[in-house]
Amino acid sequence: MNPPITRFAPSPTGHLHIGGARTALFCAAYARGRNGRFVLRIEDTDQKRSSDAAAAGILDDLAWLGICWDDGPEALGCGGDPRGVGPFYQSQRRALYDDCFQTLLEAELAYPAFDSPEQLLARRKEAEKRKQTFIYRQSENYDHAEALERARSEPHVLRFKMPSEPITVHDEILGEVTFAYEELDDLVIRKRDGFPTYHFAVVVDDEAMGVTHVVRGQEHLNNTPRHVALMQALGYRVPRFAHLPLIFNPDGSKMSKRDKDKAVRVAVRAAGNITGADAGVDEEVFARWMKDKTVQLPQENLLVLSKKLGVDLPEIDVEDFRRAGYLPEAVVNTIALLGWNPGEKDEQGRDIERFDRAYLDRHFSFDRVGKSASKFDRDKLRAFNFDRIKAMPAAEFVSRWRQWCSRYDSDLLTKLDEQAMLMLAPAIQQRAATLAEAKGPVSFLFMDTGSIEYDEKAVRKHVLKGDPTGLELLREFADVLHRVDPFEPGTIESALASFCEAREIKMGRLAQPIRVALTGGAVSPPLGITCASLGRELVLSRVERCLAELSKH
RNA sequence: GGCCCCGUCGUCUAGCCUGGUCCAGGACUCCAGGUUUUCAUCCUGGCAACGCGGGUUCAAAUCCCGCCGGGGUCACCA
Repeated sequence: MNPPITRFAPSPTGHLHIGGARTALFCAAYARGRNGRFVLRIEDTDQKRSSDAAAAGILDDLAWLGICWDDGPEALGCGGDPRGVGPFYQSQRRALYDDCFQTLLEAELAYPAFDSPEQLLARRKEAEKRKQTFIYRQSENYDHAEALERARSEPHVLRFKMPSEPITVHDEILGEVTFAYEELDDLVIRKRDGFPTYHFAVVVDDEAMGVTHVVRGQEHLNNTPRHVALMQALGYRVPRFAHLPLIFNPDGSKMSKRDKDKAVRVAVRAAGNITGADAGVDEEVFARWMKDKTVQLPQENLLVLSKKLGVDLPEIDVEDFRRAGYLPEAVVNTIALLGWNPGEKDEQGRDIERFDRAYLDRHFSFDRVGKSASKFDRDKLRAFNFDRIKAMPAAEFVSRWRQWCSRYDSDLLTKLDEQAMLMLAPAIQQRAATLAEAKGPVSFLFMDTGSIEYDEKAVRKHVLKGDPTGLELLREFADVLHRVDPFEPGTIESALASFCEAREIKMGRLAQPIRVALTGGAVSPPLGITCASLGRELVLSRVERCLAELSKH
C-alpha cells in the first residue's frame, strides 16, 4: 500500500480544542508511523468568523504539543510545500474551486438556486410543523439553461444535485454505514458570496492534496455521504474514512468552546453585581454576552472575571492546559488514550498506557480505536503529568518551569534565580503535579518574616508540649544553626541528626518546632532544603521571632 | 421528531470479531496499612462494572432480537 496522507483541517475561529488536538494527533501518528505525510490545511471559507490570529494560535498550539505537519503553512519549524499542493489556506484556493464548479455546472450535476434565506427558513419551519425534515430538491420543472442565464444577474447559490441512490460509507472505525437518498438533500456548494461551502472545499482540496485517509470527529459522519456523492460526481477516488468517537466533559455534556463563557456567565448571574467594567469590556458588549449564549468573550476578559469571581474555568482548549501547567507530552499521552489504546501489556501484565509520541507513532492504528464517546479524565492527566515531573532530571524540570513562568508567572522569575530553583527542584518535583503548582510547596520563601502567623494547632502540639518543650529545643538549636558551615542542605541535615542523637530525642521533636518557626505551620519540604533555600540570616531571624512571640504563652 | 452512532468499575479502558482459560484484568480517583523529621514521594492491600428483557447454545460480557438509556446531526458554520 502507498504511504498514507492524512490531514487536519481546522477552521480558524478560536483556540485549538482538545478534541481537535486528538484528531490532529491521530492523523499525525498514523502518517508518521507509516512513512506517510500529514497535511495541515486552514479552512477559512467563513469570511465572517475566521481570523488570522486564531490561525496563528492553532499553529502554535499544535507545535507546542509536538504535532508537526509535513505539508502546510510554514511556521514554527513545521510545514512547507515540497509536493507543490498548496496554498493551504482555502481562501487562497478560489480559482480551483471555480473550475470545479464549472465542471459540475456543465454536467448539470450542480445548479443555481435563487431561494432567499427567508424563503428557505419558511419552508423549513413548515416542514418542522408537519414533523418532517426539510429536504431541499431541485424543482421538477427546473430549466437549467434558463437558470444559468438568470444567474448572470441575480444573486444565487449553487447546489449539488444529489444522485437518487443510497450511499454507503465504509468507515475504518464504524464499519459500513448506509444513508438513504431520502435523507440527503441537494446541498449548497457555493455560497451567495462566491465562497465554497465547507462540504465542497474539503472534497476538492482533499483530492488535490492527495489525502488518502479522512480522519475527523464523529459529528461529521452525517456529512460523509454528501462528500462521497460529490467525490463521485467529480470523478475523484474515494479516500478511507475514520470517524473518531467524541470527547465529553466530566459531566457528560459535549465539550464545547462555549463552556468557559457558560461557567463565567453562571457565576456572574449568581454574584449579581458584576458589570462590564469588571470584565474590562464595553457595557454594551457585556450585556450582549450575558444575553446571548452563542456570544463569546475574549479569553483575557474571561480570565479576569473568573479570577474575580473565584470560579475555575473548564479546561477545554490546548491553551488552557498549557496555562494550567501541564506538560505537552502528558497531554498527548492522555488524549491518545481517549478512544484508543495499544492493547499491549507490560511484564507485570498491566496495560501499557504511559508512552511517548514515538510509541504512539509506531503502534497507532484505526482498528484499535473504540466506538464510544469518552469523558475527559482530568485526574488522570494530573497523575500522568505528576509522573513525568517526578521522573525529570532536576535541571530539565527547572528549565521547563522557567519557560512556563516566563509565559504565565514572570514575577516568580524575579524572585527565584536558576540556582535557587535547582536546589528546590527535588523537593518540588514530588509535591507539584503541575508547573502551576510548583511554587506551592515553597510558599514559605515568599512570606514576610514579620507577619508570619503561627498555626495554633501546630504551636500547641509541637512548640509548647514536651519536656523539654519544642520551644526550648528550638532555642538550643539556634546556636547550632549559627555554626553550620557551609549552610547547605546536607550539612544542615546532619547537624539536625547529630543534635537529636546527642539529646536522645526523635527527629520530629526538633524538626516540627523549626517548621513552625520557619513557615508558621507544621508542613514544609525536608528541613535541609527549607533552611538552605531561606538562607542562614532569614532562618535565624524567623527562629528569633518565633522564640520571642511564642515565649509569651 | 427524522436519520445516524454508541452502551464493561465513579472515570479512561482490556476482554467481544475467532463463545468456555472472566464469580471480568489494568490505570486514575477514593479508602486502609507500612516506610519517613512534617507534607509529599514510595511500597502493600482494598472498594467498585458486563443497562434491561428475551432468545441461540452444554456454555454468553462475548452471537441474534427487542426495549431502555446516552450522544451526534438535520445552515448560504466548519
